[in-house]
Amino acid sequence: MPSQTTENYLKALYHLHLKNPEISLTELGQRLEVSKPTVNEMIKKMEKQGWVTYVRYKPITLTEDGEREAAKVIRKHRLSEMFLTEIMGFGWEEVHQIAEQIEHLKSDAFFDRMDELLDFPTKDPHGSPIPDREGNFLDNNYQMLSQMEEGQTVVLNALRSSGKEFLMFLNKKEISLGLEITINQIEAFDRSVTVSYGKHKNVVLSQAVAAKLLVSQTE
Amino acid sequence: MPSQTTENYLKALYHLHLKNPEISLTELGQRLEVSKPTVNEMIKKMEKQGWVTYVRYKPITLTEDGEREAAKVIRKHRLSEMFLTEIMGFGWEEVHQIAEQIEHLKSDAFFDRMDELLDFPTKDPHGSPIPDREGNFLDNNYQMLSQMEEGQTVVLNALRSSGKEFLMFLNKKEISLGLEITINQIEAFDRSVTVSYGKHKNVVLSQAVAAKLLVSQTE
DNA sequence: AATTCTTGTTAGGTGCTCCTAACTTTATAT
DNA sequence: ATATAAAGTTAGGAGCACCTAACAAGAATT
Repeated sequence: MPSQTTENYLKALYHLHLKNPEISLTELGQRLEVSKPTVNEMIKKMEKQGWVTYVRYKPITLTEDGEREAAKVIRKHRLSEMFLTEIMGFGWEEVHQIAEQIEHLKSDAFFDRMDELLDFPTKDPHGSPIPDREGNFLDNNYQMLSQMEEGQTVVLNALRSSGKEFLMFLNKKEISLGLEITINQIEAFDRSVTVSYGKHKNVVLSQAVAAKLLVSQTE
Repeated sequence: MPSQTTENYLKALYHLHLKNPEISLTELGQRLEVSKPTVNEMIKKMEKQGWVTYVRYKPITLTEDGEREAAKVIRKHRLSEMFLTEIMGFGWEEVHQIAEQIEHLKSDAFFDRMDELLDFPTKDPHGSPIPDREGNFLDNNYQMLSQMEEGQTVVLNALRSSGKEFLMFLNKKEISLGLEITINQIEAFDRSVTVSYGKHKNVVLSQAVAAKLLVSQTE
């Protein structure tokens, strides 16, 4: 489990790598407001821990693990900001500083509960995407089936989970990528979704399942 | 501002001192699960910082400052627990561990907002008192006027604030300690309270004022 | 190509919170 | 009163995240 400091480095690295995947020590040091020797030392540690690749005098790159972990921190940050504004009624100006602290709390349950109370947002109010709990940024065009509206017809594009049981479940239901799905009804109470597809009519999918099906609307 | 570790020491000291105001290093070490030399060193620092009084080989005592600071941490812990159960829907078993982390967040606004959303609780669900934001434990028999019910008659016992303006305000309203107050009505919307006392009838007190008046019920 | 500027590195140090091993002081028990 | 047990102390060390000063490597400039 990354330390609080490591999480901050990962977050900074993530933001910098969006502009340029090759990150310099100096750049990173400026963003984090620490000296170059400090960054240097820290990056060597993070390299040992597998978050970044680093060779002396060469730019830093995030590993896949590092990228995923960074996304998780960003997820926690954005969820926290949403929670502070939507549920606790703070103004957007005030929340950043508090979210910087909350994002480091060690409790998946806590962030899952936030996610749920916020109704699984995929974007924060600035329009920035919120990664899922595995640290994947959803493709901007994909939305969760559970977030769609009654009457819409959508195409299944991707899955948000790839567990064996989940795949077998989809198999049994004859749900596969590319499938056209029509949303008949969304139950407000438990957010289960009733859908029709192929020769199946009015199949009920739980919220848990619907949230793992990434779809896009057909025009 | 005390460090996270110092806050934990203060909290442990507070709980231990309730049984016995003279606390031994060994006891404290056991509670915090750290070695005796560690406690020893840490307590010396805390003594320099004014949280405890300590003389070699003698038991540790909390200073007034230390006690107040400890109460503040306990307040944050209990508010967090309440928030996690009441607002976020966690079960009582799960919340302790998360609250242990939340209690260290540096943001008064955050805890004030929790307090507000929870409607200014004075006790947690176990019946343990929640100190106020200045770190005062309310006397168990005293309750805030704002927490009473319509129709009750109460006696004003103490004030939760002693600001000049507040005292002048009470003066103007002819409210003083020992006064008998009858609660006529509590407005659900803004929690203002309409009361009668002495020759004053149906005086409206804002929630902010009512929360600062500590009363006990007359039998 | 040589100089200069920028970037990265080493060396040596600090404060915080923790440790074990060995010792001393104080309290308890015979 | 002395021996033993319990509590407290000192010395020396470790890892984390930070620092400054001084030096080396690589890039940019003329």
